[in-house]
Order: sequence, then structure tokens, then C-alpha cells
Amino acid sequence: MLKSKEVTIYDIANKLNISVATVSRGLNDDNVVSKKTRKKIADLANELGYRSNHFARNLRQQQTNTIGVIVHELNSNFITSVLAGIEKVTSETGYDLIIAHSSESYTKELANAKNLFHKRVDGLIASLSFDTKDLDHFKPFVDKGVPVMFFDRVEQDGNNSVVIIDNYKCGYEATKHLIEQGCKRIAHVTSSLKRNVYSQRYKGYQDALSDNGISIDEKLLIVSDLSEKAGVDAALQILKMKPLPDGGFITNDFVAAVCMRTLKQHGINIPENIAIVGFNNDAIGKLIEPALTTINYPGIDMGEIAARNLINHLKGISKIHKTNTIIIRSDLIIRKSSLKKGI
Amino acid sequence: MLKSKEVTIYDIANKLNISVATVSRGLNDDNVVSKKTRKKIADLANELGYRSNHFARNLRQQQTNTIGVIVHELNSNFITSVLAGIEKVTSETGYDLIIAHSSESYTKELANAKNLFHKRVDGLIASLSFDTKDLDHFKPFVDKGVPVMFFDRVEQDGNNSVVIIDNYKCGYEATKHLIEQGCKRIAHVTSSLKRNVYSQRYKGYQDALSDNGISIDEKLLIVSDLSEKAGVDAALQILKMKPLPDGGFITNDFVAAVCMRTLKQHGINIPENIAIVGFNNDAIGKLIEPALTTINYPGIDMGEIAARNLINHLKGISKIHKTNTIIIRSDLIIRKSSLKKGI
DNA sequence: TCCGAAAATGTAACCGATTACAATTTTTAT
DNA sequence: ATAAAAATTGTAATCGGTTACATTTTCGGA
Repeated sequence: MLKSKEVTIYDIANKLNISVATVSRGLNDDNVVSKKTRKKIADLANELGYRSNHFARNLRQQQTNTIGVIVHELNSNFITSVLAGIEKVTSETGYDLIIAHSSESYTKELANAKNLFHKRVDGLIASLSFDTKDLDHFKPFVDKGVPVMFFDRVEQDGNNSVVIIDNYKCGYEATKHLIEQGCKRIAHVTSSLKRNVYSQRYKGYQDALSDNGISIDEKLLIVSDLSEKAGVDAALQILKMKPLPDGGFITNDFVAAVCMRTLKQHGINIPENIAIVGFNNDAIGKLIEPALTTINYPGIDMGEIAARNLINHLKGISKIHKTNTIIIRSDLIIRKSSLKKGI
Repeated sequence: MLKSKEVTIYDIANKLNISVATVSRGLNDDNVVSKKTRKKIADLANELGYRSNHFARNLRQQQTNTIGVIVHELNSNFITSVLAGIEKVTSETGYDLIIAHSSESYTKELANAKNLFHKRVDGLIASLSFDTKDLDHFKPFVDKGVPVMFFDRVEQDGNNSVVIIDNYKCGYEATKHLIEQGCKRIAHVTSSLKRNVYSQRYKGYQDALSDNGISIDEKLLIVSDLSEKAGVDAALQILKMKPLPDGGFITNDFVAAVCMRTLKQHGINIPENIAIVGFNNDAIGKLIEPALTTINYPGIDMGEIAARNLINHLKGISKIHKTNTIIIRSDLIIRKSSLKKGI
């Protein structure tokens, strides 16, 4: 099939016997064009099925009206909430969105960053992949003056704008909750301690233990990725610990769920033998048995705030300061998996 | 901060004292340019931090090298697998990807289609939202000769290229399996029968019943959306049925999981009282108790095949025929939730 | 009626790459 | 050595908008 020819402002200008400049202005609803002419242009454009050429416009204007988003994974409630939040703001403000995900791979994150850089997004919102080593791939954006906001998984070197929760506090409270339930040996299953979210939670965990007179046993720390296998392995490792831990703080709901399943298969009762606290408030937590105590934090707010800040900066309404850190609320949701003694 | 000036092929041409045409060709690794010159160009481009301007190129070439994807939701294993499959092919073949999701809303699907149309994607891959009424919003693509492939949730009016599973067969087999386990009254929880996936599964369900001498009772049909509330409501409805069904074919794993939870809370044993089969093989199915029997189908293959076909068409290697239908394998995964009598 | 300001419209350069066609240089064959 | 062929490079038009600046039209007030 032959592609039907594209309609351009020249076609409209010709048919209406006016200049392309007027058509261009008219299509942008510029007040300088008389109402009558604007209407004529709009009507004809509609009739001809005109669609503006982003490339011509972007080429001339040197901006894309597009914001790039790099996330480490799509497959979680948390991330999709964040995206929803971002989307809400960008659609309100007329920005387009390009979403890229790195599948927790540094290499793919590099490729995505490069791609978005070449696509010339006006701004970038990112959460680091599992094994990201450095932030060099974001330098080009900074160098060209393209603002970058990180959320959740961030690098706090004081140079970036970040939106996060208080991971330290969350770790502290989760652990404190387990201690209050009578736990004395609390295993901690977490992920790469290079990532702020995990290292901070670990610190919180340690301090909660110390503050309650419980010594820290490094043998109780299990670092894994976020796969199903990791959950099984973590459970098997816990089962081998002597004496058996009586609590587990697992920094990911899915891993916690897998872990719990494996523990149960080995005859461990939850929470009687081991009380469990997860992290993220994924849908899964309410469906498994016992229901999972977890940390909830509003992804949608995180997305909204990140996007709002970025766009305000782009529009010159406010500036992103170099060391801007925004902290979002978060809270412990107590369910059965941790309730050794009731609330 | 002042944006550092963009480097263009003119800058490179000037410094090297050659023409922009040669630079352009050189950057595209055109054999017509001597190796020596190509190297000089590449080196200088690198040194200056040159990045090509997509807009200028696309404007000139009248194509974007981008494929648009519209999905109904991001938050499911199935969809992310499909995306992974698509991504695999597009990255191999050098196409860019823009992913849009409609959150199961017709309105958003319209907006996404419009947006991708204006972005001038070279091709489109889509799965329909829950409440999509017609395909008019895809007409503009067809009219301009932009190929569209649908997957999973499709409209089979004989005009579109689609990649699907045999939903009829899946429905039939799921139901047959329940019958073989001794079920005589099988409830069917599903979603909008306007969508092929659900109507076909329903047909399979009906025929399996008929073929086994079980009469069809419309009271056993529950149509809902895919929310948590829908799962709870479905369970409550089932509980009210007299006599109680002894089987349930629920066309979504998440809804099935919620349903099972609610049933269990009301003292129903699964599978003893009611055997359950879900659909999709989501991660959740292996984590709940009892583990969920379900239908598995390879999203990654679906994505790969859809993308491969589309791109072959774009490259002129093959043509997408108007009534092209590709069917992917699928199979029943039997777990405890349906095993009344063992395998 | 006529002048000048305001409103409306037009002209043409520009954004940065691609590419048909032309021109030049190098290589090959006689 | 020289013509013809091949390889390499250059010239300039083109893609479709935007916008500074110029020009024309409209309109109120003297």
C-alpha cells in the first residue's frame, strides 16, 4: 500500500492562501493570529488530517518536551505506582514520557541512559539497577544541563537530587517491631549493600539491635539478589543456622514470600518459630499465609514529587539544588507474619 | 548553568576540512568513504562528544526507527515477559521502543494511540484494554501504512495481524481437567466477554461441560474486572450459590488468589470443597496455598514473534497479510489447588 | 478625512542531518 | 603514458516547522 502523503503546514497555507508563518502560529493558538483565521486553520487542519511533525519542531526548538524514566524493573507494584505518579504530572503538564527498564542490569542501564541521551530528553528520572557501579553514564546529562532526579535507589554523593524514603528509619522500626514481639536472633535477608536502600536498612537494623542490647551477629546477614532462587537459598541458609533465628527482616516482599514458603515446607511455623517482616507492600503480601508484615511507602507520591520537581525546574519555576533530598513518608503495616504475641 | 553548545557534523567537517556530506557518510560507516577518513571522523566525533541529532535525521528520512507498544497494564509477569521478548528483537535489529500503558482504560488507550501516531512510530504492537470498544483509534496507522500487530487481547475481525494463544483450547482443557477431578458444578470467574481472550475461554468452558454431559448453568458465570475487590466479590458470590460449586475456573491468577483467600476465610477447603484453576502462571500462583493450577503461556515468545513479524514487514523481508493469525503454544500447569484426587 | 498605533500577516533564515548528482582524485588496463 | 573505470569527496536541495523582523491592514481619534 502506498503511504498517503503527509499533510504539512505548507498545504494548509496554500489552500487558505496565507503564509506558513500564520498557519504555524495559528496551530499553536497564538493570540497574535485573529480568531477568524485561527478557526479556519484549525478546521482545515482537522479536515485534512494534519499532524504536526515533532521532528521539525524539535529540531528547530532544540527541545523535546519529553522526560525519560529509567527504572530497574517494571514488575512490581511499587514501580508501577511510581510510574503512575510520574505519568499523572507529565500528562498534566504536557510532557511526553519514555520509559526504559534495565532489568537490574548495569549494562542495560548504560544503554538506556545513552539512548535517552541521544533522544535528547529534557529531563531524566531514574532509579538505579541492582548492580550499578557508578554514575558516570549520567554525567553527559549533567554536562549538557539536562536535569536528573533519582528516586528510591539512589547514590547520595551530595551531587544529585533525590526522592527517597527514610530507609534507616524503616529498617530500625521493622527490627524494633520484631524485637518487641520477643525476637532475639533476627536474620536479615537483603540485597546488594552498595545500594543505599539496602545499606541504610541494614544500619537501621543494626542500631535497633544495639539499642535493645542485642549484639550483632554477622552470620545472620544474608545478601542475595531478588530472584526466586535467592529466596529459597536464603531460607535454606536460615534453616542451617544454629540456633535457629526467631525473626527475619527481609527487605523485599517477593523474596520474603518465597522464603516463608520454603521455611514452611521445612516445618517451620510463622510467626511462632520465626516472625517475618518484609518490605514494599506488594500485593502478594496479603495473599500468602500468614499475611506479611511489611513496610509501605507511596510510590505514587514518589513519582509525582520527582516529576513535579523536575518539571518545575525545567519551566524555571524553581531550581533543583545540587544537594536536594526529599524524603517521603513510610510506615510499618503489621500483619500476622510477625505477630508472635498480638499487637 | 549554561548548556554547552551542541556539536554538529558541521563542526566536524570544519575541523577536518572536509564536507559535511563526507562526515555524514563517515558517521554512518558508509563504505564509499575511505577507511582513513572514516577513522578521522569517528575519532574527532568521539573527542568532541558529538551526538547525532535524531530529529534532523528523522525529519529528513521520514522514519523514526521506533516501534510503539501499547499494553493494558505493566504489572503482570505476562506483560513484562512480552515486553522482554519485544525488546530482545528490537534491540537486535536496532529499533527503538516506546512503551505506553493504558491502565485498562479505553480513554488512555485512545490517548496513547494518538500520541504514538504523532510520534510517528514506524510500527505498532498492541494489546487491547479491558473496556476498549472499537478499533477506530488504530485506523490512522493503517491509513498511513503503519503496520499494527495485536497480541493476546485482540479483535479478530479478519483485518488485523494477531499473535494469540488458543484461548478456546485453554478454556476447554482447564475445564476438562476440573471435570476429570470429579467436579460437576464449575463456577467460571472471568472478565469482560467483549475481549476475545475471555469469550473464547468461556466457549471452551461451555463445550467441555457439554461434551461431558454437564449442563450449562448461567448462574455459575461471574463477570468482573481484575481488581482485588472483584476477587473478593466473586468469592462471596460463589459462597452464596446453592448448592456450592465444587470447582472454579478463574481466568486470572491474581483474582484466583484473592478468591481463594476469601473462600478459605469462610471455611472452604481447596481443593477438597472447591478445586480451582487460574490463568497466566503468575509468580503468585506458586506462593499461595495451595499452589495454583494455571495455564502457562510464553509471553516472551509472543513478544518476540510479534516484534519479529512487524520488523520483517518493515524491512520488506515479508509482508504482514491482512488476516494473519499466529497461535502460540500454551499448557496447563497442574498444582495442588485443583487436585481432588491426585494426578 | 487622515495619521499613527495596534493588530494581523508575510518573508526568509534557521535547526542538523541525508542524498541525488556533480566533480575530483586514484587506480587499472592498454 | 593515457584513457577509462572506480573510488572518493563535494555541492546544494531537502525534510517541516519556528520566529525575528518587515510589511500590510485595521481602526480609533483628531
